[in-house]
Amino acid sequence: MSKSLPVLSPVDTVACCSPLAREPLTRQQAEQVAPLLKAMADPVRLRLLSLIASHAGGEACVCDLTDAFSLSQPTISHHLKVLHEAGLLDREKRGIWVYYRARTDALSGLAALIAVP
Amino acid sequence: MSKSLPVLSPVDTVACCSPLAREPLTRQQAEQVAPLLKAMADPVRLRLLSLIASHAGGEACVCDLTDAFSLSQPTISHHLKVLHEAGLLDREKRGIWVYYRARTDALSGLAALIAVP
DNA sequence: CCAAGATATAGATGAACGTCGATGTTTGCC
DNA sequence: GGCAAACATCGACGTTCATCTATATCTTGG
Repeated sequence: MSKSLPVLSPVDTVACCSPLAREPLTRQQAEQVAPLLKAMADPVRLRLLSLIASHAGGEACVCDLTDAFSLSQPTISHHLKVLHEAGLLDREKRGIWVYYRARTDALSGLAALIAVP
Repeated sequence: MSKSLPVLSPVDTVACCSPLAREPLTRQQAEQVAPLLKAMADPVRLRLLSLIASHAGGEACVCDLTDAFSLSQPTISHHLKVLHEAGLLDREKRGIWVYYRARTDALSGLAALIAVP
């Protein structure tokens, strides 16, 4: 990996624009925001996000999550990666376990974008 | 068409649950909400939605929308159908023209679902 | 240091998706 | 009635995606 991009955080990504219903998104804005929505637009990922966001302490270990689904461990891992790469989850390894934490700023930003003024 | 289903409106669809970060979505809830997000999770549809929602009068004719994209008319029509079937757009034919109107209640509901309490 | 447990990565497969050109349907006008 | 305009539907094509099994990586306890 040699890509040293101007990494723009999900907060910036979503703080880019005024609400949907106030003024039209530009093509660039839409292309920035859509991946966030796409990451959430899967029932499994939506539940994962909700399980993590509503978990005690605002974070959850992967081991806490796997049991809630009848899916293979790699599949859960894959979905968590998608959410993480979209900027909706923070990832922290502690010992054997990996903890994911919801980016509440990204969620708030998205909500503000969708909300009707 | 003989499908006389218990049509549940997008409002109900999205008013089903408390905020993401308050308590975990059930599988059924996630499967109801995800299609709404999926409908929005495309740059073209996001711009369409935003163009319509922010348009004067809260509605827009297809003819107003087509020019904003370098896409074929059937493609625009397809995306509008996706948004309509997800319950995010209302559709009304007036003469030669078809007008789409954003379901602000659905948008508000989604925003409330995503927003962090 | 090695075995066991937790998580991630790789590669494969079938289904879903975005786009197009061609064609169908509806409406108003001459 | 028939033509033109606005929009939708159809069928096809290449791409992306969700899922799986198998395997790799990392960490701790014995």
